Amino acid sequence: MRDVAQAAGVSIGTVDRVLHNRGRFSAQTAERVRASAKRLNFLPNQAASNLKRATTHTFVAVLPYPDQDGGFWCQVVKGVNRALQELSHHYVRVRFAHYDRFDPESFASICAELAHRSDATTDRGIDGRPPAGIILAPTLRAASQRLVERTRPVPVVVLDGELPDVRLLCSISQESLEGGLLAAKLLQVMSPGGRFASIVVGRDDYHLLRRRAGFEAYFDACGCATTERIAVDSEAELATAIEIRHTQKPRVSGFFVTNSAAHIVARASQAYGSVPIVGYDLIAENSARLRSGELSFLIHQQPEHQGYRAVYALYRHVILHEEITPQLRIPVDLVTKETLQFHATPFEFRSSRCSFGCT
Amino acid sequence: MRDVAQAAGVSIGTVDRVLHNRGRFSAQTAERVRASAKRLNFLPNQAASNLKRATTHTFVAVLPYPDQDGGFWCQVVKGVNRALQELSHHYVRVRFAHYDRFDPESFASICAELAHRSDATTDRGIDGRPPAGIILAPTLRAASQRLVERTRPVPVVVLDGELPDVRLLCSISQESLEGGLLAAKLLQVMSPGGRFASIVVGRDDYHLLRRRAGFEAYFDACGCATTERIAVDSEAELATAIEIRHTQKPRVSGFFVTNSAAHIVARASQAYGSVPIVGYDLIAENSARLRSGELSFLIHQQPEHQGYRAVYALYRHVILHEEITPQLRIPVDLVTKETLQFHATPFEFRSSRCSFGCT
DNA sequence: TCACGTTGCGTTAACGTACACGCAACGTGT
DNA sequence: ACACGTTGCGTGTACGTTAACGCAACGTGA
Repeated sequence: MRDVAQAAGVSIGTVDRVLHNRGRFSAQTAERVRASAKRLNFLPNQAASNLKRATTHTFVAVLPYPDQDGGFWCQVVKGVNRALQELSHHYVRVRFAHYDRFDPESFASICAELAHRSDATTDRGIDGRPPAGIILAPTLRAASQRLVERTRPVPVVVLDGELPDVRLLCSISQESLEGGLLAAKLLQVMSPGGRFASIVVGRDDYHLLRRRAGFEAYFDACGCATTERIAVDSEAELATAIEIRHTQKPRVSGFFVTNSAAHIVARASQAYGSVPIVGYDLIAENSARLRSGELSFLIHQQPEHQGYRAVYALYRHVILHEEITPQLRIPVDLVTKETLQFHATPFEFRSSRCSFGCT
Repeated sequence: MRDVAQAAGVSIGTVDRVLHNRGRFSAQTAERVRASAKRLNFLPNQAASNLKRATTHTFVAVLPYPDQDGGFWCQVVKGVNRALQELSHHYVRVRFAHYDRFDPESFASICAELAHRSDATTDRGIDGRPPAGIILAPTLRAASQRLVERTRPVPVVVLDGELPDVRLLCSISQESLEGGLLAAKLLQVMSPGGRFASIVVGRDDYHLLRRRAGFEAYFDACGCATTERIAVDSEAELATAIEIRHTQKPRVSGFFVTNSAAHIVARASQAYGSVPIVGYDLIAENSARLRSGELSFLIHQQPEHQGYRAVYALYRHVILHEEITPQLRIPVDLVTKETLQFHATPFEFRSSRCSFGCT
């Protein structure tokens, strides 16, 4: 900064004001300063910057309860915490705001609080400030979208899902199409030809629909099998749906479960003999069914890594002012019975649920 | 530090000397200081620490020429550079020392220079210092091992390989067994039963042998097929080997290529009709054969990510003094013809080869 | 006894940035 | 003409470390 100041013929205080747009400088000095900064290739020293500023930025992680989806979110939380530990000296904090993914109300109340905080007109001291960034699992799509809109311009990182209609800082997830294509190929290879079904237990969302789309695109391209979609809400419903597919002609050749419910499908399908099943997520129940051979392949979304990267994306944007790649592709990590041993997954649920403000 | 000093009844200078073991303090003050530091849960502020110290640490990356192995190492270099960019204010530099992986001499000369630098008796100014850390691709195993021993105690991170007999800071690679097991399962599923061969073109090393071992372990466990090992040095040799496997009875049911030579195997096998081939590494030639359908699956080792993580591992150890997990598992990223589109792999070779000291 | 090295500690100046403060110079309204 | 606000800029302190320096007190050998 001293060099820039010298080159522009001003003091370092002026340089600071110009580069931070804090007013109290003339247009032509600003230009001179910016020109010398660019010419000297000036990059602020983040160490010094952090050291002096020492204001802690608080991010909010809006996620389902850690024990939902078989502990999937617990792994995300672990990744977040690992990132926080690494950033312990960089003035970053995260508040977890967990909601019940089957209770829109619980999500709404978090949204209300966040939107309220982001409302600039109500300024009420140190804890009423809007968060510096949001990590969001958009399981409830419409509400998530509204949240992003209402808290603007707070940067939002979306985890394990997509929100194509709003401006996000970054969305971190696997390519849904990729997963669907891979699942299709695996099933086709395991029992060539015939008839496959993609299943969702619960509600389809954008992400899951794209997985189905990838799945179907594969068979559309090769023309070697037919597919159909199954969507059920309850296990009873699922049982009937599975039974039909096993007893009709031609019999079903395999299932692709687009969410983490593969273990439920495996259980429902058990009685009718073995057909290949490909599913998502290395949650405890799925691991068990994989080990027993009832599931053939699981696509691991590396939730721990996702949480980790989410914190870093916000950190880099908010504190380091770096450019963020708007899409972060998580590699498809394919797991089989045999390779399960290389995935250390000690699930540590916290049975005590906590709401906004817990650490 | 001020608090620790106050608690121990000394000045911050003394605290600094004790915590850095720089002498000039008595045993009992040391104990008092350490006790208060622990009690107050003192963690040095790395931002301030870096800011003040401002001594640049230089790591050396000992890798094959970027264009070898079909550009595999070029991707590693890219990851290293990405990490460096992120760490631009953290006083980290990397010098690339590329060797010819088919010329032990070129590796030896790098080793000689590194060992010489590490020799504490010869002190010759700022450029004669030993490197602060080494990133090493151990394609030449025995020589690599000697290098690690001779440069001790310089921390070494090993990339895409293992060196089980020496002390490393960290080894970053995929689980070789995992890859072999997965490849076996995929082949078995694609053409059940029969006879499979694992192939290496070039020399087997520890890593490749373990991939073969994983491959064979799968079939040993299920008893559903036989395997054999093929090791060839030239393409001519490979052609003969492939021809034999296609004409003998029972005919070969599939190939597992344990290194990036899958495209060569595909070419040699082309004339005899299609059998499934599973290989490693998303290099340009392999991508082309995958696209054309001659290769079924490729296991992507994410070399860019490996390079990136290697720099960070050294940074965390050398500058931040953090504990490093000695093994970093790179997820198996499985690629098919259909999912190739999601892997952006613009290969940018630098045709001009550079030796020690190039950036 | 004096010179001199060693031990144990306190003091202090940076490192590069952020931000409060101060101070002219220049309107603007009465 | 005077008070007062605004604009444009320089100055200086502090952030938490590091590391050089200084200075007593205490040996130690001649």
